[in-house]
Amino acid sequence: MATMVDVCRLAGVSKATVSRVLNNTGPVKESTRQAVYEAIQTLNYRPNGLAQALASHRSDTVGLILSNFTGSYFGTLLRQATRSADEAGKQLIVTDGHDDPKRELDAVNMLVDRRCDAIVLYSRHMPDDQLVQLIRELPVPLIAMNRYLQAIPDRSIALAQVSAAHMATEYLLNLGHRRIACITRPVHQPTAQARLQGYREALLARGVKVEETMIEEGANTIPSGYEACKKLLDRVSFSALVCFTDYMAEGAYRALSEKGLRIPDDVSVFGFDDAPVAAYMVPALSTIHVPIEEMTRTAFEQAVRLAAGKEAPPIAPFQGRMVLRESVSVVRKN
Amino acid sequence: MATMVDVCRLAGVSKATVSRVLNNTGPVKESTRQAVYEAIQTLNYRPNGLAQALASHRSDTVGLILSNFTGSYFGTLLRQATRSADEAGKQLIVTDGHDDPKRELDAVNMLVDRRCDAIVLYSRHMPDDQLVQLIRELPVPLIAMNRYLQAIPDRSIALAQVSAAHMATEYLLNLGHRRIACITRPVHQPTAQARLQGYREALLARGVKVEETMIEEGANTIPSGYEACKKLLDRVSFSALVCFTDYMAEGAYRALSEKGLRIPDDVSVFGFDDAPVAAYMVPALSTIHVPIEEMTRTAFEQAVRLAAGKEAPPIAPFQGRMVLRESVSVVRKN
DNA sequence: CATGAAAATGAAAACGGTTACAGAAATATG
DNA sequence: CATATTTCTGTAACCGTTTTCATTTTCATG
Repeated sequence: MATMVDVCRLAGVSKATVSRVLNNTGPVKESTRQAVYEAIQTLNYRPNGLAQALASHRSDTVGLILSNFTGSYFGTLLRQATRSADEAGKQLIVTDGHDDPKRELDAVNMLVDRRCDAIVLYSRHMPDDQLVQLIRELPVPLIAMNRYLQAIPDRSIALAQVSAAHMATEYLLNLGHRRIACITRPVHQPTAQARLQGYREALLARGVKVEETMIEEGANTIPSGYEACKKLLDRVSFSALVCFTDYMAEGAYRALSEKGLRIPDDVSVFGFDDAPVAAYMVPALSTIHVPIEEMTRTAFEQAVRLAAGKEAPPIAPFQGRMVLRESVSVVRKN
Repeated sequence: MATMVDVCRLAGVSKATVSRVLNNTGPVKESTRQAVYEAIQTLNYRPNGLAQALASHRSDTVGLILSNFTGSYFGTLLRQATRSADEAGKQLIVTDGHDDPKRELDAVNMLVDRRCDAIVLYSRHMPDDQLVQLIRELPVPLIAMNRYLQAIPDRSIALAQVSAAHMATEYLLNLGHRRIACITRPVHQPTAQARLQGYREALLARGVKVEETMIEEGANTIPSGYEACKKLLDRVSFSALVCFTDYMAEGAYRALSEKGLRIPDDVSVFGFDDAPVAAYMVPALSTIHVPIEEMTRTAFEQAVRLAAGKEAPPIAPFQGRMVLRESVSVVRKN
C-alpha cells in the first residue's frame, strides 16, 4: 500500500503539507492541494488509521460492548448505535461481553488498548459497584447502559424498571386477575431484580400474597420461556402471566397453546420490551415498550460529548410505556 | 497512561527487553523478567494496541461486515463469529453495511484502514463481479459470505440456494399443492434470485405454470411479510405459501390468521432459514435449515488461515436441510 | 584460565502518520 | 519601495511500539 511519503515524493511536497490537505488543517495553496490530490488518486493512497490515531491521540472510534448477542432489542440497539456513531462521524466497534462480567471487563480493556475515544457498555452482569469503580478509573469515558448508577448519573442510562414492572402487574390486577404468574430473567441480573421488585410491590399494594411458586426463571430466550411456562403450568394455576421478555412470552405462547389454553381467554399474557415481533404475534402481545432507540441515542451522544471533553449533564431514567394489544383481557375464571 | 518507557525506567532495562517479556520473544533472564513484571504491575501498564499494530504489521483483528443488523440468523451468525474469533485469538470488529453496496465498500475500506488482518463480508447487495474485483485488489484477505464466486472458490462461502428453494417447493408439490404462492426477499439480491429460480424450476418440472401474481416481494422483516401476505390474499388464492425468510413467515402467519385461515388446514406455510423462533411458532414452522454456524465457522477459519499466509482450500457450497414441522400438510382444498 | 558458544541486553531504525515551530513567499500597507 | 502581515511550506520531534543487529555477559569446556 502506498504511504504518505510516496505521496510526498510524487507531489513534491512535505509530509506536513500532505497532512494539511488530508485533514484540512492549515492553509494550502490551491495548486499544491490539487497536486496532492492527484498524487493520492494515482497512488490510490489511503491514510493508515493506526498511525493517524497513534499520532493524533484520537481514533474517532467508539466501542460498544453488549452483554451478549441475544435478547429482544439487541438488533434495534445495534441499528441505532450504528446510526448514532455515523452521525457523530465516529466508527463503531462492536464487541461481545459473553454474558460474563470478567469477559465484559476484558472487552473494555481491549477497547481501551485500541484507544477508543469512548465506550458504551450494555452490561447485564457486572455488579454496580464494580462498574462505578471501573468508570472512575478508566482513562476513557464509559457510559453504562441498563443501569442507574446514582453515584455517577452522567455515566449511566437506565430504564425505570421497578415502575415499569409495577405498571404491567397493576394493569392485570385492575382487570381482576389475582393469580398472576411471572417468568423472570435470571435473578442475579440487576435488571431482573428490579422488575421482580415492581411485580411484588404491585401485588402487595393490592393485598395479594406473592407466592414464590408463581415465579419461574428463564434465560431470555424463546426455548427458556417455553420451558418455564411448562413448569408453571404443571405446578400452579394462573389466569395471567407476565414475562420479563417478549422472547420468553413467545415461548410461553407455545407452551400455553400445547396445553389447549387460549390467550387471552384462558390466560392473559404480558410481555416486556416491545420487540418487533410483539405486534405480529397471534394474538398480538401486550407489553412494556422500552425506548431502546432513544436510550441508545442518548448514550452515544453522551459518549461523544464526553470524548470531546465537553461537560455532560446527568441523565434521568427513561420510562417504559404500556402497549396494550390483544393478549390481555379481564379475568374469566380464577 | 503509563507507557513502555516508564516501564523501562522503573525496571532499569531497555524497550527491547520489555517488548521481549511482553511478547515472549527472545530470551530474558528470569530476574529481569520479574523486574519488568513488577514495573508493569505497579504502573498498571497496558501496551498501546495501536502502536503495537503499527510496528508489527499485525493487529490481531478480524473485521466482520453485515449487510445490516436485521435478518433471521444474524444473531446466530454474530454469536458464532465471536466464538470463532476468540478461538483464533483474534479480536472481532463488527460493522454495518447499511444494506447498501456503497456503504459496504466504505466499511471494507474502514477495516482496511484499521489494518484488520482479515475481513469477513456478509453482503446481500454488492454485485458478484464487483465483489470479485474487490477481493482481488484488496491488500487484506476477504471472505465473502452468502455468495458462490466460482472465480475464487477459496474466498466465498455459499449456500446452495437454488436447490434449497427447489426442495421446499417440490415438497409442497408432492403433498398435492399446485397453487403455491411465494414471498420473496428483494429480487435485486442475488440470494433472492437464486431462491426464486429454485422455486420456478420446481414448479416447471411438474408442469405447473409459474404465475407472477403469485409472487410478492417483502423486505425480510416481519411487517413486510405481513403486508406481502395480505396483498397475496387479496389478489390470488393459494393452498401453500413459501416464504424466503422465517421472519416474513411470521408476518404471514398473522395475516393468514386475520383472514381466519388456519395453518396448515387452509394454507401450508414453508419458511426459510430455520430461525430460532421457527420451532416455537404456533404451528411450528417447516423451514429450510441453513447451517449458518458452520458456515460462519468455516469463514473465520479460512480468514485466519489466509491472514497467516497459509494456503487455503476452495470451499464447496453448503446444503440446506428441510426441517418439517407442523405448518405443512397435504392439500385439502384447491 | 583462555576460549568459544549461548544467553541476555541495548541502540537505533523502522512503522506511518501529526504538529509545533520557524522560515520563505506572497500580499497588503503606508 | 520598504515594511509589516498574511499565507504557505518544510524541518524535525514525537506518538508507543517492534525488530534487526551488534555488543556484552555468562557459562561450559578443554
